[in-house]
Amino acid sequence: MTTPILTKNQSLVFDVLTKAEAPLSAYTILDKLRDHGFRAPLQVYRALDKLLEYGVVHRLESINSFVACAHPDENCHSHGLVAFAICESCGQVIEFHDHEVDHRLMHWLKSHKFKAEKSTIEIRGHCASCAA
Amino acid sequence: MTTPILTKNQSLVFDVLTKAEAPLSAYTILDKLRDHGFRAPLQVYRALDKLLEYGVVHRLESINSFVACAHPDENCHSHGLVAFAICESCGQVIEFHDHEVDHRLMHWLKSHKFKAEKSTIEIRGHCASCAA
DNA sequence: TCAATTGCGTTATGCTATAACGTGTGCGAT
DNA sequence: ATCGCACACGTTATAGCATAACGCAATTGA
Ligand SMILES: [Zn+2]
Ligand SMILES: [Zn+2]
Ligand SMILES: [Zn+2]
Ligand SMILES: [Zn+2]
Repeated sequence: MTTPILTKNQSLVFDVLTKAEAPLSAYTILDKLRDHGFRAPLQVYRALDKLLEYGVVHRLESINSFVACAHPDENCHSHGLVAFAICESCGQVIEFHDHEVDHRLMHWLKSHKFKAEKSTIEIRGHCASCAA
Repeated sequence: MTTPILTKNQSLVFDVLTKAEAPLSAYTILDKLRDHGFRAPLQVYRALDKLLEYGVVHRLESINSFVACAHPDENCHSHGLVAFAICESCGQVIEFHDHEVDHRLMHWLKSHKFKAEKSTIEIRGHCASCAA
C-alpha cells in the first residue's frame, strides 16, 4: 500500500510530528498549527485519522499521543506487530519490532481462534540516558 | 504483596467490576453506583487507583476501561507481563500471560538498557464466537 | 450535467481525568 | 490525653481528549 499524496492539513500535521522529539497530543499539535490557520481539534483529528490509516503515524494509547513512524521505508507493519518503549522522563519513544514476540502472540491468538485487528504494545519506563 | 482490606468505596467498585461481563469505563461504574451514594467521578477514580495498586484490577489503555483481574489467586503479575485480547463485538476480554513473550520483550529492554515500569499489551479484534 | 466522494471549517457537545478545597476518623508518639 | 499525621471521603470546579452534526467547496466519474 503506497501512501497517497497528502493534503495540506495532513502535511502540516505530519511535519509537526516528524520534527517533534517526542510524541504529541492532538491538542498540542493544534497549538503548534494555529499560525497556519488551524482553529479546531477536528482539523487535527481528521488529518491524524488519515495518517494513521496510511501507516505513517502511530497512536500511543497509553499516553493519548501520536508519533511519526520511525520506519517509514521498510514496511514492517504489514508483516508484524509494532512495539514502543516510552521514556517517562524525557518523553523519547523507541519504536521496535520483534518477530519472536509477534510469533508468540500470533500463536496464542490463533490457538484461541481470536481474530486480531489492532494491537498495542507499549512499555513505559526510563531510557538508558534517563535511568541513571 | 497481600491485598489489604478494601474500604467501602473500593469494595463497591470492585464488586461492580467483578460482576461485569465486559470492561467498564469509570463513568459507567459511577452510574452503576449512584444508588449507593456515588455522586462524583473522583469517588470512582480514587477507588480504582487503589485497586490498580493492589493488582486486583487492570486498566485497558486502548479503550479507557477497567476490568477485574482474571487471575486473582496466582499472582502471575509479579513475575510477568499481562496481555489482553479484547473483542470489539461482544466486549469480552481474555487476560493471558505468555512467558515467551515476556522473555523476548524483557530481552529487548535489557539489551537497550531500558528500565521498564509499566507495560501494555492489548490485542483488539474478534473472539471465536463473534468471528463467525 | 448530475451524483457521489472527499476534504475542509465551525459550533457544539460528550467523554475521560484531575486539581483543589475541606471534613472526619483512626492511630502512634510525646 | 492531645497532638500530629496519614488516609479515606465528599464536593465543586476545571482540565484534557475526542466526536457529532451541520454546511460548503472541489474533484471525479457516469
Ligand atoms: Zn512504524
Ligand atoms: Zn529518557
Ligand atoms: Zn490480572
Ligand atoms: Zn466476541
